[in-house]
Amino acid sequence: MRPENSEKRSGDATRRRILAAAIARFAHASYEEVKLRDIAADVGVDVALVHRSFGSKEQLFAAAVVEACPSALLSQDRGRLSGLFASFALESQQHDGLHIFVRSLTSPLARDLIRACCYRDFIGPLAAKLDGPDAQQRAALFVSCLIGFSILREVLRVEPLLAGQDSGPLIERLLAACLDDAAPLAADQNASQSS
Amino acid sequence: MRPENSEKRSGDATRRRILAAAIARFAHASYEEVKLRDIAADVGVDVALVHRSFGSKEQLFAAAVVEACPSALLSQDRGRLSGLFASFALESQQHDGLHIFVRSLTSPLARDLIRACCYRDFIGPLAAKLDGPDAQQRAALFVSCLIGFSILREVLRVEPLLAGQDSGPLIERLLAACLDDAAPLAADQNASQSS
DNA sequence: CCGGTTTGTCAACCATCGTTGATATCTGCG
DNA sequence: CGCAGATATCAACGATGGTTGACAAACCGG
Repeated sequence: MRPENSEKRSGDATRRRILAAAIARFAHASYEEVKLRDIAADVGVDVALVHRSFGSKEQLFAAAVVEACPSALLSQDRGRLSGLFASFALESQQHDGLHIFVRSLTSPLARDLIRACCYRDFIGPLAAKLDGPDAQQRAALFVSCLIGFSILREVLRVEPLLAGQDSGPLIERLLAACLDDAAPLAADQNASQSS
Repeated sequence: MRPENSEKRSGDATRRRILAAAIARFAHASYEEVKLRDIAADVGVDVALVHRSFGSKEQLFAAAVVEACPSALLSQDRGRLSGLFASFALESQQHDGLHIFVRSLTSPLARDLIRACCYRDFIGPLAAKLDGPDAQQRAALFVSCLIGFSILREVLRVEPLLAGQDSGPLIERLLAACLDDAAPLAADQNASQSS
């Protein structure tokens, strides 16, 4: 039952392989849907090893969340964030980070982990780059747009947001509107009801 | 074990009470978290009755989704929608509709039901009230903002969006920006940095 | 080569929960 | 009353899936 490439036993390496498999699984199904036995099968080891390597399913998930959190993008210039995250959301099939967030929001175990990661690693740092008294709210709205968009697109697969519909410019402008401290979210009197 | 008010046996009435209890439960926990035994306990009946009244847990959930869908709000004037849904999202503790959407997005069983309801009863009718070639996308974005906001507020309980922080104006303007076909999502200039 | 530690497997446990069939109880009709 | 059907209960099943402990195999220092 050993994987074909019979490397020498290396606990650390298999641990990493388990984590990678877990991230992939958690990105494509909810916490409850993902079974430790599936992850074990992906790696080619026994369930018990998966369990013992991380202590519990919950701890494995926590490790996956931390590992895949896309907060590194925040180090970019503020002006580029909206475009950066827009394309990130559009291509998020490739990146697992946003998916893990989105997939497991409803699991009681995962909720606290995501909440912490979301606030500490994302909203907080993002708000620090914004101006204005409501920087915190704007940063939170930014994340909410990102998550909402990603859910409708990747989880619900709502048609108008799928590839080919080119919703890129719209989501980008929406994200930018959250970041800008004054203009786009304020004072829309000029065009509100007109068509 | 009968409820105190010993009404005469009425299958239809208990069925409604079961559905009401189910809606309340599904609005406050994810599909997997909600146990038929809890719902049964709420109503004061046996699990088997809950099960047999609706055929299965899945069908009970489907009934709850249909019953609680807030699509009725869409009949209002287009100009009032953003304000209407903003306050709806802010007070959604009282209404269970949005919560059920948000709580059970990740459940494989619930997903299809929500997708159908979301598109057929919500995005479709909303898009019909909008103008412009990207009405569908804007309607979808509207829903995504609503769901994203609700998730961060009610599920993740992200602090800047909780009550007392007055995120009402921000979310309202964001929703309005989704609906307006031209101006607010395009670059704007008008600055008013108020608190 | 040998004892201890790490790395891994195997089988079983155990709780949970939706589901089901047998049975009791109530209601209404003839 | 007495029977039929709806209404509701009870106990148990069956599958699932995380968890656990006993044990085997590889690695490593001496």
